[in-house]
Amino acid sequence: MTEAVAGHLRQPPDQGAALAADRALLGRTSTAERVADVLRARITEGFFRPGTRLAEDMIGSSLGVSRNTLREAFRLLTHERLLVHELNRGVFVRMLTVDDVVDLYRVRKLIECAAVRGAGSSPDGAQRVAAAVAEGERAMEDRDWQRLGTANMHFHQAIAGLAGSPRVDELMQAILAELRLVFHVMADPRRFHERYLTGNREILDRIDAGDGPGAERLLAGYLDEAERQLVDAYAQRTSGEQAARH
Amino acid sequence: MTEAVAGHLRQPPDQGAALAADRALLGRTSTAERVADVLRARITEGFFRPGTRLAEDMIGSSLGVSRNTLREAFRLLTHERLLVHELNRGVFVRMLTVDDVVDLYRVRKLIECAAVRGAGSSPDGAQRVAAAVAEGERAMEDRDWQRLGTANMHFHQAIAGLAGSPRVDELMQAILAELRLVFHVMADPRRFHERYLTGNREILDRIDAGDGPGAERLLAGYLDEAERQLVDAYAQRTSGEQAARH
DNA sequence: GCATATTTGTCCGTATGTATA
DNA sequence: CTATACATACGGACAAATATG
Repeated sequence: MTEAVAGHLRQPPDQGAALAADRALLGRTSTAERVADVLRARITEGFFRPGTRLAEDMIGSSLGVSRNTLREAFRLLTHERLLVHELNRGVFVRMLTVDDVVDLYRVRKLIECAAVRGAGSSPDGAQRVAAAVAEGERAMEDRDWQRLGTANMHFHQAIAGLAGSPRVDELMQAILAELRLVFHVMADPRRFHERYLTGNREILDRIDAGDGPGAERLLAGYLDEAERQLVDAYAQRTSGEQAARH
Repeated sequence: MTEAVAGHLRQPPDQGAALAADRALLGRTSTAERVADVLRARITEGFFRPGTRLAEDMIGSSLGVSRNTLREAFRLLTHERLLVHELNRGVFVRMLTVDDVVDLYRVRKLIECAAVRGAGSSPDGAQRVAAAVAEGERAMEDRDWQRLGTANMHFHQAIAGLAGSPRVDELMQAILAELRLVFHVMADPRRFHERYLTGNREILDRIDAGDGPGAERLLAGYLDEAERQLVDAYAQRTSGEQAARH
């Protein structure tokens, strides 16, 4: 566990190849941000599961950073809603309720539908959507289910990008990060994402045809379906855990 | 405070002494949080104007807190997007660009229009909108322009509340907080808010009549108008300041 | 219920690197 | 080039709350 957490961080230089591009855009990163990056990756990949307590001492000594720096990283992730802070008890990986899932999809429908409806004015944005669809189809051929899920995320990020608003992009990123906390409760992530691959292609075709309202109708339907599917699986999964907590 | 607003491009007389008076108010919550409260109030009321650098020694010695604690407060306000951190230069009161204003209104139109379109199902939400309209009309009668501005904020917060989503509420709150940084550059805030008072009433009437699309059309029109007005005034005001910065 | 150790909350001083005058 | 001011990060001290036996 200690090594798994420590992993990167100690020597950013040699792993910098993949991260260098991101870093160039964001400018230099502080230690707290790098710590947050490591923890965020561990959380989104499911290594730290929802409900897990992140003790200052353990994480701090594993990563070799001081408490102050670590707490700053905690604050960043708390602001992203990936962690929750309980007074004098520490920070925990966020556990979403069913209400959270419903609200997340409510916001997604609001944002994504509005973005796709007003599309057509931006060939640049449509191209990013097409790239995400192609990425998903390649992942499908390679039977790489994790990449399939990532591609699906990119698709919806690209859909939101059609709004042409930095703040909407940022919001969408936060929404998807939160949803990743839920995706881990799905028994079979492959089937979940697989089902929407053809749907994404259909939506893209409508966008390319300049049929914004048509694309919106399809998207709304798929989002409703995904929400239902997710709420079902999630309610089942958590009913047992919640009973075991008291 | 009033002197600082009335004061022109010169440094206000004694910001340190003014802050020292706030020291008595520092009561029982966390020191960093209390410092953040004081600074937040000073920023939103326009005492610290956008672009002002918050010098560490001045603020720290005025409030009697250590640099480390002050930094903690700065972090809190940076997370709220009221301050910006410039690398190794310090913290500044956020200065929005014209692009920011445009993007803020882009998001507002997306959110508020979608929320008002799907209204009608919530008599509870409509009631909050009505309360905000009434609040504005009372402020108008009392010729209390500050309260008029606040009521206008509440109106749009209530409009967003029609979506029935906690995350949309929070987003709207952040959007309006950012916009407050812009409102201070308006030469005549009274006239700016006054113009939309009757508009708010019109929108409310449409909502009560169950005419979501009609309310949306009105709202979109008013938001476009406000954006244009604000961008004009803002571009004028900042062109001079930006020239004076170098 | 009580006394314990552990963990977190808060705040400080300092050392080092960096940007600006 | 030097001096100043600041950001960053660290380690530690002490209080307060929680968990444990």
